[in-house]
Parts: sequence; structure tokens; C-alpha cells
Amino acid sequence: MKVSTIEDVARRAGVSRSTVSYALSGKRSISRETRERIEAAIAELGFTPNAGARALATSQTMVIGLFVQFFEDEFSPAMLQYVLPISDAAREAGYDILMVTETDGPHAVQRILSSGMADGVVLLNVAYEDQRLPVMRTMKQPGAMVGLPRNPDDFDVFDLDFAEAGRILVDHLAERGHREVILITPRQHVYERGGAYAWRFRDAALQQAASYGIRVRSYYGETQQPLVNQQLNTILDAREETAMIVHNDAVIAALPSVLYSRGIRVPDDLSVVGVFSEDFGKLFSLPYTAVETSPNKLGRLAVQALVQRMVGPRAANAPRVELVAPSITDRGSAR
Amino acid sequence: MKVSTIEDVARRAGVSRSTVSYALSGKRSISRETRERIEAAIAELGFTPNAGARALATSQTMVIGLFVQFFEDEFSPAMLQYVLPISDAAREAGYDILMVTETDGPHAVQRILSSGMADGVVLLNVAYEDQRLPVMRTMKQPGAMVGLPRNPDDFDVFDLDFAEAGRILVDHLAERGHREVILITPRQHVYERGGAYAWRFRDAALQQAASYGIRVRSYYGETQQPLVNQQLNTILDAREETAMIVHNDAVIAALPSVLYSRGIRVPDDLSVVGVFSEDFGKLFSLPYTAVETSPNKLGRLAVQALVQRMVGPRAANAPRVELVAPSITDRGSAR
DNA sequence: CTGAAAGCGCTTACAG
DNA sequence: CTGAAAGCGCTTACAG
Repeated sequence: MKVSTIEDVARRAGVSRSTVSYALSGKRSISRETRERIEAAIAELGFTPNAGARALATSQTMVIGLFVQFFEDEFSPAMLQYVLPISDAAREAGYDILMVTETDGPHAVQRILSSGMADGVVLLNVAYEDQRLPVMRTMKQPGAMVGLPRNPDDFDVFDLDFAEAGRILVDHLAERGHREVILITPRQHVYERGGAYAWRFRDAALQQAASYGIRVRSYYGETQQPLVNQQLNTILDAREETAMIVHNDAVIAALPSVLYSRGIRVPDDLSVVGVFSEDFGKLFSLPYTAVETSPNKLGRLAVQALVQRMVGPRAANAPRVELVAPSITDRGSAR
Repeated sequence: MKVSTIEDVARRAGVSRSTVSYALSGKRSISRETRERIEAAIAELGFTPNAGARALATSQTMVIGLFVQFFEDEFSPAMLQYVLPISDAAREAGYDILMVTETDGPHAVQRILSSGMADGVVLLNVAYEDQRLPVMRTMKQPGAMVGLPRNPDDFDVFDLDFAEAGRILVDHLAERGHREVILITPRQHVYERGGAYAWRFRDAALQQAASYGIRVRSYYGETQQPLVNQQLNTILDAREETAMIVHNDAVIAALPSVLYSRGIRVPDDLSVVGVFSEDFGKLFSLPYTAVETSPNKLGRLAVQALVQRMVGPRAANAPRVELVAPSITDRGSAR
């Protein structure tokens, strides 16, 4: 069971350790026959370089830290939409993912980065005043984030343009003549902990609605069952509006069955539009027109930007803040 | 930005590197004042031991490899139910999680373990003839799995007792006088790639049903929308049965809205029972009686068993195969 | 084209 | 109670 080392390979091939190392990296030319002997030795011994030793020698771990927080007030299947593309993109770039889900985000970042376990990090669900950022600033590793913080300075930041998303959906309803609209937002707690996507969407939607003279009644949506259904029923009981904008994953996921159970047909009795990715929509069979949130794209962008900074010279290019333009997918649920 | 090393701490505290190391580990006694000087130096320099160097010296990475495959024929939110508890349990035991989602599982296991990036692994969605197991056997690190393979030999294996789960649900319906039952299973492809949970459940359910003289019509359920809804509608169109057993996450998640849309009331018009965790049920607002799948418990058991093997002497105790007894949660959806 | 040696930052017998 | 030194398994200038 003894794992073989580069020393074993060298001895077996009758060369020095450095030659084996160079054969592995291709950083200097090696005679044909020497290379063949080395390759044979590697194959016979089943040698793989030890990652820890390599990391120590090169100061590169080839690991990306992925910091996710599965908050109670967020909807876990939606978070997963970001995690998988990030994992895939990282692997394509030759990196592995250390996934950290600790509740104490700042502490976790501190722990992983100061011990040098990762070459860089991707931060998910970044809040406006995210406490992980001050910690990041004291670290030498670069970071990319999904979610817009107040002060992105050194970091590459990617997020959906939620303000534009709000306007697009209001436009969509305005064009169809709706004058009274229900807006269901993320939970109040999301605003309190600084989930900027929540107010960026809401503020823009309300302002756009005002410009049309549309009246909006706004509710903080729930995220846990059975509260979601109860609240939806209460809202629908009091409904005078002809349309509904849902910016809340848990609510939109529960909406079809609640509407069915009340005999409310979409779009005949009520127009519904939402904010969710195509995959999410499939997962929950959502037949609603929606702004595409592009978790796939955002996750990949974050990884690509991070990889650039990890390999390139520090501050090779200015950090970028990119708000991805939302597109609407018309599923005919508003009229 | 230069990260300080144990050498820096030693110099600052006026002691040797070994003394600092021992102060850190507590493996030998240190005089009060020496300790205080070291602690002060550590604090002033913001020193954290380098994980790679420590791993090289101790042959311990304090990392657990978590191998998940997000198959198209499985339902991702259900997989997440396993991942999070595993991450939590690992952290509680002092380990971090390297999450590997590569499609080529055997290759990924090979890569991570032979390079010594993890001290052990947890394998998720283990198949009957899982190709990752032969690779695991050539590695020195221990492994724990969730899902029952044909030959678990060296490994700790945890899974729900799906056969018992099938019997429990049939019993539940039999007691209520049902004679004709629909069974919706995982997709056919799950059987083909050796997802043992699928046939363990089905075989036991069919056998139990036979013992009662209950007639079962069995369907391979779909996992992708819009196929799920289409198929459900087809099945319900042809329905003669009074009850339905659903062992398919995607189908059960979509069921409420399909039933509502058809005006089928549960349990008045149709009795429905399923197989899903409490959290999953909440996520999708499922009002159905179900066998609890306990992903939380299974994930934690796997981590605990793995940790024991990683710290303790190799083969300290015999590998164990534990089939967790399912419990039924009666939500009144069958009568 | 190849080798000997230093160095990455720790831990841990060995000595005192 | 403490220190000097070897060693973990690599990479990479330096020399030839």
C-alpha cells in the first residue's frame, strides 16, 4: 500500500528526481529514450505526484474555495443552480473545489485562506455589507463573487441586473394593460441581512410601475412551508389585482398548486410573472413567463475571472463588476 | 502581504521552531512564559500554519473527498439533502470537504486519492456495481458510502432499507383495503446503471403486494419536465387503481399540481404515498404520507464512520453495512 | 540533455 | 522544559 514517490520513479528509471519532475511538467526537453524510461517507470509504479508536496513547492494548490451559505430564508435548490456550474468550470480549468458551508462565513474564509488551502475563492450569495469581504481584503488570494456588495473594489463581481429585471417585468405587465399588481419579494430577513438583489429588484419595479401609474401592493414572501402556502392563500383572499410579480423562489415553486387548489387559472384569471432560471422552472414545472436568472452563466463567469487572477500577475487587469442583462422568457402566463 | 511562517513566530518569540510547533499542538508541556511569548508572537503576526506543509509532514490533509454525481435521471434537490449534512458533520469533526462532481467518477477518485488530496472519501449515489469501488480498493484511504453496492467488503455502507420501505407502504395501503395500486418507480435508466435502491424497493413492494393479493401496475417514472407531467397525465388517464405509490422524486414533486389540474382530490379520489425526506416534502409542499428517507442521518453516519477509520488504526473495527430502518410519516393521504 | 542541491513550511524523534 | 536536525515529496534555479 506504500504510495510511490518521485524518488522511486527516478531510481527505477535510472535518472535524477529533477529529470522526472521535468518530464512531468515538460518544462525542459528530455531525450526520447530517457522520457520513455521515465514514463514506463511511472506506469509500473502507478505514480501520481503528491498534491501537498507540490503545493508546498509551488505555492499553488490548484484548489478553489467555494463559500456557500444555505440560509433558511433562501431556497436551497436555487443555490444548487450556481454550485454545479462552478464546480464544472473549475474542473475544466484544472481546479478542484473545496466547498465550505459554515455558518460563520468570515471565520471560514479566514481559516481556509490563511492556511493556504486554496488559491482563490468564489463567494456566493454576497450581501451588500458582506462581512466576508473585509476578511478577503487581508488575504493574498483573489476572490470572485456572485452578488453585488456595496464596495467591490478588489474583486470581480457578477450578478444579474436585478433592477433591469424588475423594469422588464413591469413593462411586460404594463404593455398588457394591468393597473393593479401584486409583488411578492424575498423574505424581510433577506433585506435585513443586506441581500441587495432584493431591493434592487423591488425599487426598480416600484419606480417603473409608478411611471406607468400602476399600483403595486408588495409583500415579503415566506420561504418555509407550510407558511408559504398559508401566506399565498391570505394574499389571494384579499386580491383585487389582475397580475402578480413573484421574486421569491419558494413562493413561485409553491404557486402552481396553490392556484390550482383555488381554481385560479393563469393567465385567464390572473397574470403571473417571475424571476427564475430555466432549470429551476423545469424542476418545479413552472409555466410562468420569467426573467432568466442565468446562474449557470454567472457561476462560470466568476470562475473564469478568478482563474485569470490566480494564474496571471496580480492585478493584471482591473477588477470588473458585471451585471448580466436579464432576458425574458415568455411562457404566455400574462395577458 | 507576505504570509508569516513558523520560523517568523519562533524568531519573534525567541524560541525554536519546534517549541512553537509544540505550543500549537500541545504535545509537550511548555513553560508559562514561553507559551505567552509564543502566543503574543502568533497574534502579532497573524500566523496560521500552512495546511500543505502540515499535510506533507503529517500525511494528514484534514480533507474529506465528497464524490457526488448529479445524474440527469436523478433529482438534484434530493441529492442536496445529503450534501449539506455531510458538510456540516465533516466540519464538526475538523475536516473540510473537497466536493467532486466529475462525470467520470472512477477517474476522479483515482485522481484525488492517488495525489493525496484527501484522507478519505464519502461516495454518494453508490450503484450496485459501482465502478468507483474497484478504484477505491487500490487506494490506501478509507471510504464510506451512501447506497448499497453488491460487494461492500472494506467499506462502511449506509443506506435506507428500501425493501422494508416498500413493504411498509404496501402494508399501509393494504390495511386500508386497496386492491389495485399504481407504482411509479425511478427511471428505467436508474435500474440499468445499477441503482440498487430502485429494485430493492420495487421487488419488495411487489412481493408484499402479491402476498396480499393486491394488483400492482408499475411504471418507470420520468425525471425531466415536461415529460414528468405528460407521463403522469397518461397514467392517470388510464387509471383504474385507487392508490398510488411513488418512488420517484421528480414525479412526487410534480404530483400536486398535476392532480389539482385534473381535479383529483387526495385522498378522496386517490390515495397517494411516497418516499421522501421531511425537508424534501417541505420544499415541495407535499401533503403525502411517506417513508422518511433520512438523508441527514445517512450522511452523518457516513462521515462519522469515515472519521473513525481515518483517525483510528486501519481496520480498527470491521466495516459495517447499515440499512437504516424506514419510518412512515402519516400525513393522511391514504384512506 | 541531465544532476546535485536548496528550499517550500511544517512535525517529530532524538538529545540534553 | 527546550533546541538542532532530519524528513515529508515535490520544484527549480544553478552548473555542467
